[in-house]
Amino acid sequence: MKLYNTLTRNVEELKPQNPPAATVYTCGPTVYDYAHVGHWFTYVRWDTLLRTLKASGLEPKWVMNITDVGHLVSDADEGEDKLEKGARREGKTAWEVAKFYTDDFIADMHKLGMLTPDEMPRATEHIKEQIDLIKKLEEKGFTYTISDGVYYDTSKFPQYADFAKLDLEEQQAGARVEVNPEKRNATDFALWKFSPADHQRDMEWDSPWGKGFPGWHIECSAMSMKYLGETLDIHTGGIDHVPVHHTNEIAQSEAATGKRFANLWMHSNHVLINGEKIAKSLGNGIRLQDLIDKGFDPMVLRLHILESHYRSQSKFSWESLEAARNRLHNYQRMADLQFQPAQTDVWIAADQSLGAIQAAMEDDLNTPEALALTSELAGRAEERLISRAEVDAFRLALQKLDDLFGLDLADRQDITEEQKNLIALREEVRGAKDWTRSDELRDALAKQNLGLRDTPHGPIWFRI
RNA sequence: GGCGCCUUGGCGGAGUGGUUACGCAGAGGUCUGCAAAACCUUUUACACCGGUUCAAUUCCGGUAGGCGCCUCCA
Repeated sequence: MKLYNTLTRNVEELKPQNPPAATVYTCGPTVYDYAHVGHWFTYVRWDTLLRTLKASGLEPKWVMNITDVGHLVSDADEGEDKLEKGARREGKTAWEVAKFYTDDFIADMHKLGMLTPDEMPRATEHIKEQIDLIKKLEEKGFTYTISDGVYYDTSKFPQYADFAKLDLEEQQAGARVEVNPEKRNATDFALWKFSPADHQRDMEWDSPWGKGFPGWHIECSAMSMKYLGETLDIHTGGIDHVPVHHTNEIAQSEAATGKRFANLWMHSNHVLINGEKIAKSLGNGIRLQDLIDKGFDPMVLRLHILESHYRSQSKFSWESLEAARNRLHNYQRMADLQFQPAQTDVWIAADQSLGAIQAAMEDDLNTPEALALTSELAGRAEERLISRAEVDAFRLALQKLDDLFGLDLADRQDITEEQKNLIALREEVRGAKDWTRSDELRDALAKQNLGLRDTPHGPIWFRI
Protein backbone atom coordinates (compact mmCIF):
# COMPACT_ATOMS: atom_id res chain seq x y z
CA MET A 1 0.00 0.00 0.00
CA LYS A 2 1.34 3.40 -0.99
CA LEU A 3 0.66 6.62 0.90
CA TYR A 4 1.88 10.19 0.66
CA ASN A 5 4.18 10.99 3.55
CA THR A 6 4.36 14.62 4.61
CA LEU A 7 7.69 13.83 6.24
CA THR A 8 9.37 13.06 2.92
CA ARG A 9 6.86 14.82 0.62
CA ASN A 10 6.65 11.66 -1.44
CA VAL A 11 4.28 8.81 -2.04
CA GLU A 12 5.94 5.81 -0.49
CA GLU A 13 5.28 2.20 0.42
CA LEU A 14 3.74 1.78 3.87
CA LYS A 15 6.03 -0.31 6.05
CA PRO A 16 4.46 -1.06 9.42
CA GLN A 17 6.97 -1.92 12.13
CA ASN A 18 5.25 -5.15 13.13
CA PRO A 19 3.00 -6.32 10.32
CA PRO A 20 0.24 -7.27 10.11
CA ALA A 21 -0.20 -4.86 13.02
CA ALA A 22 -0.27 -1.18 12.08
CA THR A 23 -0.64 1.71 14.49
CA VAL A 24 -2.62 4.76 13.49
CA TYR A 25 -3.09 7.89 15.55
CA THR A 26 -5.57 10.56 14.48
CA CYS A 27 -5.78 14.02 15.96
CA GLY A 28 -9.40 14.19 17.05
CA PRO A 29 -11.75 17.05 17.72
CA THR A 30 -11.58 19.76 20.33
CA VAL A 31 -15.01 19.39 21.86
CA TYR A 32 -16.03 22.97 22.52
CA ASP A 33 -18.51 23.35 19.66
CA TYR A 34 -20.36 21.37 16.99
CA ALA A 35 -18.40 19.64 14.24
CA HIS A 36 -19.00 20.96 10.72
CA VAL A 37 -18.70 19.37 7.29
CA GLY A 38 -15.03 20.32 7.11
CA HIS A 39 -14.33 18.13 10.11
CA TRP A 40 -16.29 15.30 8.56
CA PHE A 41 -14.32 15.49 5.35
CA THR A 42 -11.20 14.88 7.39
CA TYR A 43 -12.54 12.19 9.69
CA VAL A 44 -14.34 10.25 6.96
CA ARG A 45 -11.09 10.23 5.02
CA TRP A 46 -9.24 8.69 7.96
CA ASP A 47 -12.06 6.22 8.36
CA THR A 48 -11.47 5.32 4.72
CA LEU A 49 -7.76 4.91 5.42
CA LEU A 50 -8.53 2.42 8.19
CA ARG A 51 -10.93 0.52 5.95
CA THR A 52 -8.31 0.28 3.24
CA LEU A 53 -5.64 -0.88 5.67
CA LYS A 54 -7.95 -3.65 6.80
CA ALA A 55 -8.89 -4.61 3.25
CA SER A 56 -5.23 -4.89 2.36
CA GLY A 57 -4.74 -7.50 5.07
CA LEU A 58 -3.33 -5.36 7.87
CA GLU A 59 -4.71 -5.33 11.39
CA PRO A 60 -4.62 -1.67 12.31
CA LYS A 61 -5.03 -0.32 15.82
CA TRP A 62 -6.64 3.10 15.61
CA VAL A 63 -6.53 5.72 18.31
CA MET A 64 -8.31 9.04 18.01
CA ASN A 65 -8.11 11.44 20.90
CA ILE A 66 -10.73 13.80 22.25
CA THR A 67 -9.28 17.16 23.20
CA ASP A 68 -11.35 18.22 26.17
CA VAL A 69 -8.89 20.57 27.83
CA GLY A 70 -5.96 22.79 27.06
CA HIS A 71 -6.60 23.83 23.46
CA LEU A 72 -6.18 27.55 23.70
CA VAL A 73 -7.92 30.07 21.55
CA SER A 74 -4.70 30.28 19.57
CA ASP A 75 -2.84 27.15 18.51
CA ALA A 76 0.31 29.00 19.49
CA ASP A 77 -0.81 28.93 23.11
CA GLU A 78 -2.00 32.46 23.48
CA GLY A 79 -5.37 33.42 24.87
CA GLU A 80 -7.69 31.29 26.94
CA ASP A 81 -8.78 27.68 26.95
CA LYS A 82 -11.49 26.93 24.36
CA LEU A 83 -13.38 24.68 26.73
CA GLU A 84 -13.51 27.30 29.46
CA LYS A 85 -14.53 29.91 26.93
CA GLY A 86 -17.27 27.65 25.57
CA ALA A 87 -18.48 27.04 29.09
CA ARG A 88 -18.79 30.74 29.81
CA ARG A 89 -20.65 31.24 26.53
CA GLU A 90 -23.19 28.56 27.40
CA GLY A 91 -23.43 29.10 31.12
CA LYS A 92 -22.15 25.60 31.83
CA THR A 93 -19.01 24.13 33.28
CA ALA A 94 -16.17 23.13 31.00
CA TRP A 95 -16.88 19.53 31.94
CA GLU A 96 -20.49 19.79 30.79
CA VAL A 97 -19.47 21.45 27.54
CA ALA A 98 -16.90 18.72 26.84
CA LYS A 99 -19.38 15.93 27.46
CA PHE A 100 -22.10 17.50 25.35
CA TYR A 101 -19.96 18.03 22.28
CA THR A 102 -18.15 14.73 22.66
CA ASP A 103 -21.47 12.90 22.64
CA ASP A 104 -22.66 14.92 19.66
CA PHE A 105 -19.46 14.18 17.76
CA ILE A 106 -19.70 10.44 18.38
CA ALA A 107 -23.37 10.40 17.41
CA ASP A 108 -22.48 12.01 14.08
CA MET A 109 -19.64 9.53 13.60
CA HIS A 110 -22.17 6.73 13.82
CA LYS A 111 -24.57 8.46 11.44
CA LEU A 112 -21.77 8.67 8.89
CA GLY A 113 -21.05 4.98 9.29
CA MET A 114 -17.55 5.53 10.62
CA LEU A 115 -15.60 2.72 12.20
CA THR A 116 -15.22 3.08 15.94
CA PRO A 117 -11.58 3.70 16.90
CA ASP A 118 -10.03 1.13 19.22
CA GLU A 119 -9.46 3.92 21.71
CA MET A 120 -10.83 7.44 22.03
CA PRO A 121 -8.81 8.75 24.96
CA ARG A 122 -9.73 12.02 26.64
CA ALA A 123 -6.99 14.46 27.52
CA THR A 124 -8.57 15.04 30.93
CA GLU A 125 -8.25 11.33 31.72
CA HIS A 126 -4.53 11.30 30.97
CA ILE A 127 -3.19 14.12 33.08
CA LYS A 128 -0.70 11.84 34.81
CA GLU A 129 0.75 10.62 31.53
CA GLN A 130 1.14 14.19 30.34
CA ILE A 131 2.83 15.28 33.56
CA ASP A 132 5.20 12.31 33.33
CA LEU A 133 6.15 13.27 29.79
CA ILE A 134 6.78 16.88 30.79
CA LYS A 135 8.96 15.61 33.65
CA LYS A 136 10.99 13.62 31.17
CA LEU A 137 11.49 16.69 29.02
CA GLU A 138 12.43 18.68 32.11
CA GLU A 139 15.06 16.09 33.09
CA LYS A 140 16.54 16.29 29.62
CA GLY A 141 16.71 20.08 29.82
CA PHE A 142 14.14 20.98 27.16
CA THR A 143 11.89 23.05 29.41
CA TYR A 144 11.87 26.35 31.25
CA THR A 145 9.32 27.99 33.49
CA ILE A 146 7.97 31.52 33.20
CA SER A 147 5.17 33.30 34.99
CA ASP A 148 2.28 31.63 33.18
CA GLY A 149 3.59 28.13 32.65
CA VAL A 150 6.21 25.57 31.73
CA TYR A 151 7.44 25.92 28.17
CA TYR A 152 9.32 23.83 25.62
CA ASP A 153 12.50 25.49 24.38
CA THR A 154 12.35 24.87 20.64
CA SER A 155 15.90 26.14 20.14
CA LYS A 156 17.10 22.99 21.93
CA PHE A 157 15.62 20.85 19.16
CA PRO A 158 17.63 21.76 16.05
CA GLN A 159 15.34 19.90 13.64
CA TYR A 160 12.34 21.91 14.83
CA ALA A 161 11.71 23.68 11.52
CA ASP A 162 12.32 20.66 9.28
CA PHE A 163 8.93 18.98 9.28
CA ALA A 164 6.96 21.98 8.07
CA LYS A 165 9.96 23.49 6.24
CA LEU A 166 9.54 26.62 8.30
CA ASP A 167 11.69 29.67 7.88
CA LEU A 168 11.60 30.75 11.49
CA GLU A 169 13.21 34.13 11.03
CA GLU A 170 11.13 35.21 8.06
CA GLN A 171 7.99 33.92 9.68
CA GLN A 172 8.38 36.18 12.65
CA ALA A 173 8.30 39.22 10.39
CA GLY A 174 4.71 38.48 9.42
CA ALA A 175 3.46 37.37 12.78
CA ARG A 176 0.15 38.96 13.56
CA VAL A 177 -0.01 38.05 17.20
CA GLU A 178 1.97 39.52 20.02
CA VAL A 179 4.37 36.98 21.40
CA ASN A 180 4.63 36.52 25.13
CA PRO A 181 7.79 38.53 25.87
CA GLU A 182 8.88 36.04 28.52
CA LYS A 183 9.21 33.27 25.95
CA ARG A 184 12.75 32.58 24.79
CA ASN A 185 11.69 31.87 21.21
CA ALA A 186 8.53 32.79 19.37
CA THR A 187 7.92 29.13 18.53
CA ASP A 188 8.23 27.90 22.13
CA PHE A 189 4.98 26.37 23.32
CA ALA A 190 3.36 25.63 26.65
CA LEU A 191 3.59 22.16 28.16
CA TRP A 192 1.82 23.14 31.38
CA LYS A 193 -0.14 26.31 31.95
CA PHE A 194 -0.71 27.70 35.44
CA SER A 195 -4.22 28.47 36.60
CA PRO A 196 -4.82 32.20 36.71
CA ALA A 197 -4.56 33.84 40.12
CA ASP A 198 -7.75 35.85 39.78
CA HIS A 199 -10.30 33.10 39.16
CA GLN A 200 -10.73 29.36 39.50
CA ARG A 201 -10.87 27.23 36.40
CA ASP A 202 -13.40 24.42 35.98
CA MET A 203 -10.57 22.15 34.94
CA GLU A 204 -7.31 22.24 36.84
CA TRP A 205 -4.91 19.77 38.40
CA ASP A 206 -1.95 19.74 40.74
CA SER A 207 1.47 19.26 39.23
CA PRO A 208 5.11 19.51 40.31
CA TRP A 209 5.14 23.02 38.84
CA GLY A 210 1.90 24.28 40.34
CA LYS A 211 -1.82 24.04 39.84
CA GLY A 212 -2.89 24.29 36.23
CA PHE A 213 -3.64 22.33 33.08
CA PRO A 214 -1.71 20.70 30.25
CA GLY A 215 -0.96 22.43 26.95
CA TRP A 216 -2.69 21.17 23.87
CA HIS A 217 0.25 19.58 22.10
CA ILE A 218 1.46 17.38 24.93
CA GLU A 219 -1.74 15.33 25.08
CA CYS A 220 -1.29 13.80 21.65
CA SER A 221 2.27 12.75 22.41
CA ALA A 222 1.38 11.33 25.80
CA MET A 223 -1.71 9.43 24.72
CA SER A 224 -0.36 8.10 21.44
CA MET A 225 2.68 6.72 23.24
CA LYS A 226 0.55 5.17 25.94
CA TYR A 227 -1.70 3.30 23.53
CA LEU A 228 0.51 2.78 20.49
CA GLY A 229 4.12 2.98 21.60
CA GLU A 230 6.90 5.50 21.06
CA THR A 231 6.96 5.25 17.28
CA LEU A 232 3.72 5.34 15.30
CA ASP A 233 3.30 3.74 11.91
CA ILE A 234 0.90 6.44 10.74
CA HIS A 235 -0.09 9.78 12.25
CA THR A 236 -2.95 11.68 10.62
CA GLY A 237 -4.48 15.10 10.98
CA GLY A 238 -5.72 18.19 9.20
CA ILE A 239 -3.30 20.05 6.96
CA ASP A 240 -3.43 23.02 9.32
CA HIS A 241 -1.63 20.97 11.93
CA VAL A 242 1.60 20.76 9.97
CA PRO A 243 3.32 23.98 11.03
CA VAL A 244 2.37 24.10 14.71
CA HIS A 245 0.66 21.14 16.32
CA HIS A 246 2.46 18.32 14.58
CA THR A 247 5.74 20.20 14.52
CA ASN A 248 5.43 20.54 18.28
CA GLU A 249 4.39 16.93 18.76
CA ILE A 250 7.51 15.82 16.94
CA ALA A 251 9.73 18.16 18.93
CA GLN A 252 8.50 17.06 22.33
CA SER A 253 8.11 13.36 21.52
CA GLU A 254 11.44 12.88 19.85
CA ALA A 255 13.19 14.96 22.50
CA ALA A 256 11.69 12.72 25.18
CA THR A 257 12.30 9.32 23.56
CA GLY A 258 15.19 9.91 21.20
CA LYS A 259 13.20 7.94 18.63
CA ARG A 260 11.30 8.80 15.48
CA PHE A 261 7.78 9.76 16.59
CA ALA A 262 5.88 8.70 13.47
CA ASN A 263 7.15 7.03 10.32
CA LEU A 264 4.41 8.31 8.08
CA TRP A 265 2.39 11.52 8.38
CA MET A 266 -0.80 12.04 6.46
CA HIS A 267 -2.67 15.32 6.15
CA SER A 268 -6.13 15.97 4.84
CA ASN A 269 -6.59 19.15 2.87
CA HIS A 270 -9.36 21.59 3.67
CA VAL A 271 -12.74 21.85 2.01
CA LEU A 272 -13.95 25.21 0.74
CA ILE A 273 -17.46 26.63 0.73
CA ASN A 274 -17.98 29.36 -1.86
CA GLY A 275 -14.24 29.51 -2.38
CA GLU A 276 -13.50 30.13 1.27
CA LYS A 277 -12.34 27.90 4.05
CA ILE A 278 -14.71 27.06 6.84
CA ALA A 279 -13.88 29.13 9.87
CA LYS A 280 -15.48 30.40 13.00
CA SER A 281 -14.67 33.94 11.98
CA LEU A 282 -16.54 33.48 8.67
CA GLY A 283 -19.52 31.82 10.30
CA ASN A 284 -19.90 29.42 7.36
CA GLY A 285 -19.84 26.14 9.25
CA ILE A 286 -22.47 23.66 8.04
CA ARG A 287 -23.28 20.77 10.38
CA LEU A 288 -24.28 17.24 9.52
CA GLN A 289 -27.64 18.03 11.10
CA ASP A 290 -28.16 20.85 8.59
CA LEU A 291 -27.80 18.30 5.78
CA ILE A 292 -30.20 15.91 7.46
CA ASP A 293 -32.71 18.73 7.91
CA LYS A 294 -32.57 19.31 4.16
CA GLY A 295 -33.38 15.68 3.56
CA PHE A 296 -29.91 14.36 2.80
CA ASP A 297 -28.94 10.92 4.04
CA PRO A 298 -25.57 11.16 5.85
CA MET A 299 -24.33 8.55 3.38
CA VAL A 300 -24.70 11.17 0.65
CA LEU A 301 -22.14 13.33 2.42
CA ARG A 302 -19.95 10.30 2.84
CA LEU A 303 -20.03 9.57 -0.90
CA HIS A 304 -19.47 13.23 -1.72
CA ILE A 305 -16.37 13.23 0.47
CA LEU A 306 -15.00 10.22 -1.38
CA GLU A 307 -15.50 11.95 -4.73
CA SER A 308 -12.45 14.14 -4.19
CA HIS A 309 -8.91 13.20 -3.25
CA TYR A 310 -7.92 13.79 0.37
CA ARG A 311 -4.83 15.79 -0.55
CA SER A 312 -6.59 18.24 -2.82
CA GLN A 313 -8.58 21.20 -1.67
CA SER A 314 -12.15 20.20 -2.38
CA LYS A 315 -15.34 22.17 -2.56
CA PHE A 316 -18.61 21.74 -0.78
CA SER A 317 -21.87 22.95 -2.31
CA TRP A 318 -25.48 21.88 -2.20
CA GLU A 319 -25.36 21.29 -5.96
CA SER A 320 -22.52 18.79 -5.72
CA LEU A 321 -24.27 17.18 -2.78
CA GLU A 322 -27.30 16.61 -5.00
CA ALA A 323 -25.06 15.05 -7.63
CA ALA A 324 -23.70 12.74 -4.95
CA ARG A 325 -27.23 11.85 -3.90
CA ASN A 326 -28.13 10.78 -7.43
CA ARG A 327 -24.95 8.80 -7.72
CA LEU A 328 -25.68 7.05 -4.44
CA HIS A 329 -29.17 6.20 -5.71
CA ASN A 330 -27.58 4.52 -8.70
CA TYR A 331 -25.33 2.46 -6.46
CA GLN A 332 -28.32 1.51 -4.34
CA ARG A 333 -30.23 0.43 -7.41
CA MET A 334 -27.32 -1.76 -8.33
CA ALA A 335 -27.31 -3.18 -4.80
CA ASP A 336 -31.03 -3.94 -4.96
CA LEU A 337 -30.39 -6.29 -7.87
CA GLN A 338 -29.27 -8.80 -5.23
CA PHE A 339 -32.98 -9.44 -4.54
CA GLN A 340 -33.98 -9.96 -8.14
CA PRO A 341 -31.51 -12.06 -10.10
CA ALA A 342 -32.78 -12.87 -13.59
CA GLN A 343 -32.64 -15.91 -15.81
CA THR A 344 -29.90 -14.46 -17.95
CA ASP A 345 -26.36 -15.11 -18.97
CA VAL A 346 -25.39 -11.50 -18.39
CA TRP A 347 -22.66 -11.25 -15.80
CA ILE A 348 -21.68 -8.20 -13.86
CA ALA A 349 -18.43 -9.92 -12.88
CA ALA A 350 -18.05 -7.68 -9.88
CA ASP A 351 -15.01 -9.53 -8.58
CA GLN A 352 -13.00 -8.34 -11.54
CA SER A 353 -13.73 -4.73 -10.64
CA LEU A 354 -12.99 -5.23 -6.97
CA GLY A 355 -9.32 -5.90 -7.56
CA ALA A 356 -8.94 -2.65 -9.48
CA ILE A 357 -10.98 -0.75 -6.91
CA GLN A 358 -8.84 -1.99 -4.08
CA ALA A 359 -5.68 -1.21 -6.04
CA ALA A 360 -6.90 2.37 -6.49
CA MET A 361 -7.52 2.67 -2.76
CA GLU A 362 -4.09 1.28 -1.97
CA ASP A 363 -2.59 3.89 -4.28
CA ASP A 364 -2.63 6.75 -1.77
CA LEU A 365 -6.39 6.44 -1.23
CA ASN A 366 -7.37 7.33 -4.78
CA THR A 367 -11.06 7.44 -3.96
CA PRO A 368 -12.09 9.30 -7.17
CA GLU A 369 -10.56 6.52 -9.26
CA ALA A 370 -12.11 3.85 -7.04
CA LEU A 371 -15.53 5.44 -7.43
CA ALA A 372 -15.08 5.77 -11.19
CA LEU A 373 -14.51 2.00 -11.28
CA THR A 374 -17.51 1.44 -9.03
CA SER A 375 -19.70 3.53 -11.32
CA GLU A 376 -18.50 1.53 -14.29
CA LEU A 377 -19.41 -1.61 -12.41
CA ALA A 378 -22.83 -0.21 -11.59
CA GLY A 379 -23.48 0.55 -15.22
CA ARG A 380 -21.72 -2.34 -16.84
CA ALA A 381 -24.25 -5.13 -17.01
CA GLU A 382 -26.39 -5.01 -20.08
CA GLU A 383 -29.80 -3.72 -18.98
CA ARG A 384 -28.55 -3.92 -15.42
CA LEU A 385 -29.24 -7.51 -14.67
CA ILE A 386 -27.42 -10.04 -12.61
CA SER A 387 -27.79 -13.73 -13.23
CA ARG A 388 -29.06 -16.22 -10.67
CA ALA A 389 -25.72 -17.96 -10.79
CA GLU A 390 -23.81 -14.95 -9.54
CA VAL A 391 -26.08 -13.66 -6.81
CA ASP A 392 -23.87 -14.97 -4.01
CA ALA A 393 -20.72 -13.56 -5.56
CA PHE A 394 -22.55 -10.31 -6.10
CA ARG A 395 -23.54 -10.07 -2.44
CA LEU A 396 -19.96 -10.72 -1.47
CA ALA A 397 -18.84 -7.96 -3.80
CA LEU A 398 -21.29 -5.53 -2.23
CA GLN A 399 -19.92 -6.43 1.17
CA LYS A 400 -16.39 -5.74 -0.03
CA LEU A 401 -17.46 -2.38 -1.40
CA ASP A 402 -18.97 -1.60 1.99
CA ASP A 403 -15.75 -2.66 3.69
CA LEU A 404 -13.91 -0.03 1.63
CA PHE A 405 -16.45 2.76 1.30
CA GLY A 406 -18.89 2.23 4.17
CA LEU A 407 -21.87 3.15 2.01
CA ASP A 408 -24.20 0.44 3.35
CA LEU A 409 -24.87 -1.19 -0.01
CA ALA A 410 -24.92 -4.80 1.19
CA ASP A 411 -27.31 -4.28 4.03
CA ARG A 412 -30.43 -3.37 2.08
CA GLN A 413 -33.98 -4.62 2.52
CA ASP A 414 -36.01 -6.59 0.04
CA ILE A 415 -39.46 -5.30 -0.90
CA THR A 416 -42.54 -6.71 0.89
CA GLU A 417 -44.51 -9.77 -0.20
CA GLU A 418 -47.44 -7.49 -0.87
CA GLN A 419 -45.36 -5.42 -3.26
CA LYS A 420 -44.08 -8.57 -4.93
CA ASN A 421 -47.67 -9.70 -5.42
CA LEU A 422 -48.57 -6.38 -7.04
CA ILE A 423 -45.69 -6.79 -9.46
CA ALA A 424 -46.78 -10.34 -10.25
CA LEU A 425 -50.36 -9.22 -10.80
CA ARG A 426 -49.19 -6.52 -13.17
CA GLU A 427 -47.33 -9.15 -15.16
CA GLU A 428 -50.55 -11.10 -15.44
CA VAL A 429 -52.64 -8.24 -16.79
CA ARG A 430 -49.75 -7.17 -18.99
CA GLY A 431 -49.78 -10.64 -20.48
CA ALA A 432 -53.44 -10.04 -21.25
CA LYS A 433 -52.51 -6.67 -22.78
CA ASP A 434 -54.67 -4.83 -20.27
CA TRP A 435 -52.51 -1.70 -20.44
CA THR A 436 -54.89 0.43 -18.37
CA ARG A 437 -54.87 -1.94 -15.41
CA SER A 438 -51.16 -2.49 -15.85
CA ASP A 439 -50.41 1.23 -15.66
CA GLU A 440 -52.67 1.60 -12.61
CA LEU A 441 -50.65 -1.01 -10.81
CA ARG A 442 -47.43 0.69 -11.84
CA ASP A 443 -48.76 3.99 -10.46
CA ALA A 444 -49.77 2.28 -7.23
CA LEU A 445 -46.24 0.96 -6.78
CA ALA A 446 -44.80 4.37 -7.62
CA LYS A 447 -46.75 5.80 -4.68
CA GLN A 448 -44.81 3.34 -2.52
CA ASN A 449 -41.60 4.73 -4.05
CA LEU A 450 -41.08 1.69 -6.22
CA GLY A 451 -40.31 2.08 -9.91
CA LEU A 452 -40.41 -0.68 -12.50
CA ARG A 453 -38.60 -1.38 -15.70
CA ASP A 454 -39.71 -4.15 -17.99
CA THR A 455 -36.91 -6.24 -19.39
CA PRO A 456 -36.87 -9.32 -21.63
CA HIS A 457 -36.16 -11.21 -18.39
CA GLY A 458 -39.11 -9.83 -16.49
CA PRO A 459 -39.74 -6.68 -14.46
CA ILE A 460 -37.00 -5.21 -12.30
CA TRP A 461 -37.98 -2.88 -9.46
CA PHE A 462 -35.95 0.00 -8.13
CA ARG A 463 -36.48 2.46 -5.34
CA ILE A 464 -37.34 5.95 -6.50
C1' G B 1 6.97 39.57 3.99
C1' G B 2 7.87 33.90 4.45
C1' C B 3 6.22 28.84 3.07
C1' G B 4 3.07 25.96 -0.05
C1' C B 5 -0.77 25.03 -3.61
C1' C B 6 -4.28 25.74 -7.55
C1' U B 7 -6.53 27.32 -12.56
C1' U B 8 -9.66 20.86 -16.71
C1' G B 9 -16.10 20.68 -20.68
C1' G B 10 -22.97 23.53 -17.56
C1' C B 11 -21.42 21.83 -12.27
C1' G B 12 -18.19 18.49 -9.39
C1' G B 13 -13.73 15.97 -10.11
C1' A B 14 -9.42 12.38 -11.77
C1' G B 15 -5.53 11.68 -14.94
C1' U B 16 -1.91 11.47 -18.83
C1' G B 17 3.83 13.56 -23.35
C1' G B 18 0.44 10.93 -28.63
C1' U B 19 -5.53 6.67 -26.83
C1' U B 20 -13.38 7.88 -23.82
C1' A B 21 -11.53 9.21 -16.74
C1' C B 22 -15.75 9.09 -13.83
C1' G B 23 -20.22 11.31 -11.66
C1' C B 24 -24.33 14.79 -11.95
C1' A B 25 -27.09 17.86 -15.36
C1' G B 26 -29.00 19.41 -20.68
C1' A B 27 -30.31 18.04 -26.04
C1' G B 28 -31.31 14.27 -29.92
C1' G B 29 -31.83 9.08 -31.03
C1' U B 30 -32.31 3.41 -30.62
C1' C B 31 -35.37 0.19 -27.77
C1' U B 32 -40.53 -0.17 -25.40
C1' G B 33 -47.87 -1.17 -25.66
C1' C B 34 -46.46 3.37 -22.98
C1' A B 35 -42.61 3.95 -19.72
C1' A B 36 -38.15 2.91 -17.25
C1' A B 37 -33.36 1.29 -17.56
C1' A B 38 -29.51 0.64 -20.75
C1' C B 39 -26.93 2.07 -24.98
C1' C B 40 -25.48 5.64 -28.98
C1' U B 41 -24.70 10.71 -30.49
C1' U B 42 -24.09 15.57 -28.83
C1' U B 43 -22.78 20.67 -26.29
C1' U B 44 -14.91 23.18 -30.24
C1' A B 45 -12.31 20.54 -21.90
C1' C B 46 -7.72 21.21 -20.15
C1' A B 47 -6.43 30.14 -17.75
C1' C B 48 -3.00 33.17 -21.10
C1' C B 49 1.90 33.87 -23.66
C1' G B 50 6.41 31.77 -25.01
C1' G B 51 9.92 27.49 -25.04
C1' U B 52 11.54 22.13 -25.39
C1' U B 53 9.61 18.01 -28.53
C1' C B 54 7.90 14.47 -34.35
C1' A B 55 3.93 15.41 -30.66
C1' A B 56 1.97 19.22 -24.52
C1' U B 57 -3.79 19.68 -21.23
C1' U B 58 0.55 16.68 -19.20
C1' C B 59 7.61 19.09 -19.06
C1' C B 60 10.27 24.30 -18.55
C1' G B 61 9.88 29.80 -18.13
C1' G B 62 6.83 34.00 -17.75
C1' U B 63 1.79 36.62 -17.28
C1' A B 64 -3.05 36.97 -15.11
C1' G B 65 -6.35 35.30 -11.52
C1' G B 66 -7.51 32.41 -7.13
C1' C B 67 -6.53 29.72 -2.54
C1' G B 68 -4.26 27.79 2.02
C1' C B 69 -0.85 28.23 6.30
C1' C B 70 2.19 31.82 9.24
C1' U B 71 -4.87 34.56 13.68
C1' C B 72 -9.53 31.27 14.51
C1' C B 73 -9.53 26.15 12.02
C1' A B 74 -10.17 19.53 10.14
